[in-house]
Formats: sequence, structure tokens, C-alpha cells
Amino acid sequence: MNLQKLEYFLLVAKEKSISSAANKLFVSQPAVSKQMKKLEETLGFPLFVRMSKGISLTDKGQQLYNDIEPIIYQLKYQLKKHMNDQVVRMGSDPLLASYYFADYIKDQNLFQIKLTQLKDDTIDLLPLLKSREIDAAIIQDHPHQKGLYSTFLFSDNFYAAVPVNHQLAELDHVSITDCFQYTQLLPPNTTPLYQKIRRLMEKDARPLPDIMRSLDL
Amino acid sequence: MNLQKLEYFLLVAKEKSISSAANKLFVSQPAVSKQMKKLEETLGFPLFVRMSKGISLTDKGQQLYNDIEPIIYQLKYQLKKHMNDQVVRMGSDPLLASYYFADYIKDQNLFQIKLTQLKDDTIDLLPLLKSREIDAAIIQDHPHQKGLYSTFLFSDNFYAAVPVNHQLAELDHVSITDCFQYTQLLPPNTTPLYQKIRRLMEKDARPLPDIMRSLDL
DNA sequence: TAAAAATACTCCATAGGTATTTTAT
DNA sequence: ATAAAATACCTATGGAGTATTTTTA
Repeated sequence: MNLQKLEYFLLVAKEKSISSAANKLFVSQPAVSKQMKKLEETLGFPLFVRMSKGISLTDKGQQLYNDIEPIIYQLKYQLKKHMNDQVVRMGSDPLLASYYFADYIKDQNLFQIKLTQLKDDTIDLLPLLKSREIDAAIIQDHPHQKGLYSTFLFSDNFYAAVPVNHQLAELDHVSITDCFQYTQLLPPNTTPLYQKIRRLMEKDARPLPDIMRSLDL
Repeated sequence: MNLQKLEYFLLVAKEKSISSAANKLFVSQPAVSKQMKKLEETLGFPLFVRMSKGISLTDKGQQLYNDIEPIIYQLKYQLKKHMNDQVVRMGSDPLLASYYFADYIKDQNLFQIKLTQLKDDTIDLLPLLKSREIDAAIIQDHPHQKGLYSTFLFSDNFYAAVPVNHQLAELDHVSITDCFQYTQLLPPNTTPLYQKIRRLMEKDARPLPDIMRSLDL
């Protein structure tokens, strides 16, 4: 038996859906689906009734949920308590700190995470990581620094907001270079966003690589 | 975090020794050693003080033990309860049933094991496995039957008991064929042991393969 | 110096991912 | 027809084994 399977089970039961549990667990739907199947095999009885809109618990599944949910909760609480003096010092930029950190990172409950460094440009966090002043950081656009481990989190789409009768409104996708024919009001030139857009504007004559056209800044 | 690590930890703490915990868990000493090291890394503090005679718990280790032992116990109890209507029907021969089954198999606590078939020769259990009359069996000498899964449990040494001044007493190892020059009193010819020894005696002229000479009947 | 634990390495089982198919309303 | 779950197939991580070295009373 395996704690992960049981935690997956608890969340699937709470969510009444394998897909949405998978989402909250940041894993794929088949990953959870397979674990639940294995759990059912191990236990020897079906936990769920599969329906076209998610799942519902069988009587035995509900009974198991009632029996183990408080125990798993206690166990996680105790483990958290014991790991609590492990503090992870973290860096971020203000934007990511305000929505990513608040929404996701603080919710993990195995050790304390403290946001100890904020830099306008996340590239300034790299030396802090290397000098061990911080333990982790959310970095934009600069993966695979040597000596550091990194993993992909997400890419963020930008949206062009224009009046409905504007020329750009007819396009399915608006690339940032499409905007350059119109007057640009840029933030003060101290910000990294300003510099990125400047660089893009300077390259405007030549076609941009696809990855840039997709607006993943 | 992982339930297995915690269970290993509890047993190591109880036994005050990694090696003897490994023994009781039927895994190797390095397996437990590595898991304990990983657990310490995850938690962020040392659990044990390593000594020349086993280990002792640090204060924090003892605290963790006190905090999680009852919880893990509850969790295992609940899981056992839910798996309890899973009955594994098992077969064995009388000898193995009397010492192996009694000592080891009944102690596992995840599902019920019922000894439903006893055959004098374990080879007679194979058809029962194939016809699904039993779910598992302890089989002697006939591994890797197709359609069945098997794993090695142990090999058993036989000892020759002779008077101290007997010729055989001078040898370091006595092969069964060494005994054949003396009068043999064999059990009634209905038993599989009788048949094995007959077969060996018939082959006596030729040297036996090493595996036979080592007396692993 | 002897017993126990840690390390080096190799191998395999299992968990996870993507792409696709099946199922149920 | 559509949303959700299951399956097929592949990859990679991690746990276990054997052989060996290091540690400590």
C-alpha cells in the first residue's frame, strides 16, 4: 500500500471526478485513473461507479473514505509539523509572486516557504540562487542554467484588448508585431517588459520565430 | 512522502537496528539503510545516531516515532479491515504448511489467507492453481510453470545425523549418494520423498549435477 | 577488530506522460 | 454528440539486489 494512492483516492472522492482531481494534483488524468484502478485491485472491491459526468463512490468506497480520511489528515499534519523548521527561501518577480505564489505555492504543506527576495527581472534571481542566498525561485524565460535544476511550470498567454470594430479584432491571432504598426505606449524603460518589447520592435523587419509569434513572452 | 519509508522507520526504531529491521522486512540491509537516509533528507533532520551496535533514536526521531506510530497503526488497521473479505486460498504440503505457513504467512495482515488444500507432493498443487481452485501455493522444486507466476522463497538444507565415530562423520559435506553405500530405510513408496530418493539411487552410477549434490531436495 | 551501516553499481518495477479509444448519457 | 474515463505505448525515476568499503565502540 502506498500513501500516494490513498491521497489520490481522497481527492478523487472529494472532487467526484478523476480529471479534476488530476488537475488539482498537477498530474495527468490517466495517471490518476491508473492509480485508482490499482487501488481497487489491491483492495479487492470497486471504489467508484463511473458515469458520463465524473464518478460517484460505491458504498464500500464511501466507507473507506470515511475511515481513512481523518487518519491521512492526521498523518499529514504530523509530518508537516516535524518538517516545519525546514524553511525554503524563495525568490520571484512581483507579478508571479502575486498570483502564482499566492495561489499555488503556499498551499503545499510539507515545509515552510518564505518569499525572501523580489526582483523586477527574474534574471536577477539567478546569482542569488548560485550564491545560496535563496533556495528556489520562479524564473521567467531563462531555463537550464548550469549548476541549477529547473523544471517547466507554465507558459502564459497575453491577450490583445481592442475595440470590436478595430482592424485587429478581425484576426484570429494577434502577434505582438502586428501591434507595432500602431502607436505604442510603453511602461517606463526600467522594466524588463519594456526591454523585451524594444527588442521585438527592433527585429520587426524580419519575421519572428514561431515561439515569439505565439506571444509567449 | 511514502508509507513504506515510514513503516521501515517504525521497525528500525523498534529494533534499534537497521540490519535486523531489514531481516524482519525480508529485504536487504542497504535497502533499509538507503530509505532511512532519504527519510532523513526529506524531513531535514537526523533520525538516528549510528553506533557500532545498531542505532539509537535522536530526540527528534523519538518524537516523530511517538507522533506517527499510532497513526500508522490505525491506518494499517483500517486498510486491513477493508481488505478483509479478500480471501486468498492457498495450498501447501504438510511439512511446509507446518513451519513456513505458521511462522511467516499468517503474520501478514493485509488480507485473509486460508490454507484450503494440502497435498503430499506439491506438484499436485499445480493443476489446482491452473484450474483456479486455489490462488497461491508453496511449491517445491518446480518453478516457472507457464501461466503461473512464481518467486524464489528459500532453499532448505538437509543434515545427515550419524554416530560420531561413523565414517561419514569425517566428511565436511555428505552428499546423498554418499549414503547409498549403506542400507537405506525408506518411507513407504507413496511419498514424494521416496520417489526422489529412488530416482537419485538409480542415477547413482553417474555423477549427479552439483545442485543435487548440495542436497537441496 | 568485529559488527553494523554506508556506498557503488546494476537491474527492474512502477509511475508518469502523450495519444488514442471506449463508454455512458 | 460530447465529456470523462480507460487503454496502449513509451520513458524515466526510484527501490532493491550484490559486492564492497567505511565507521565506531
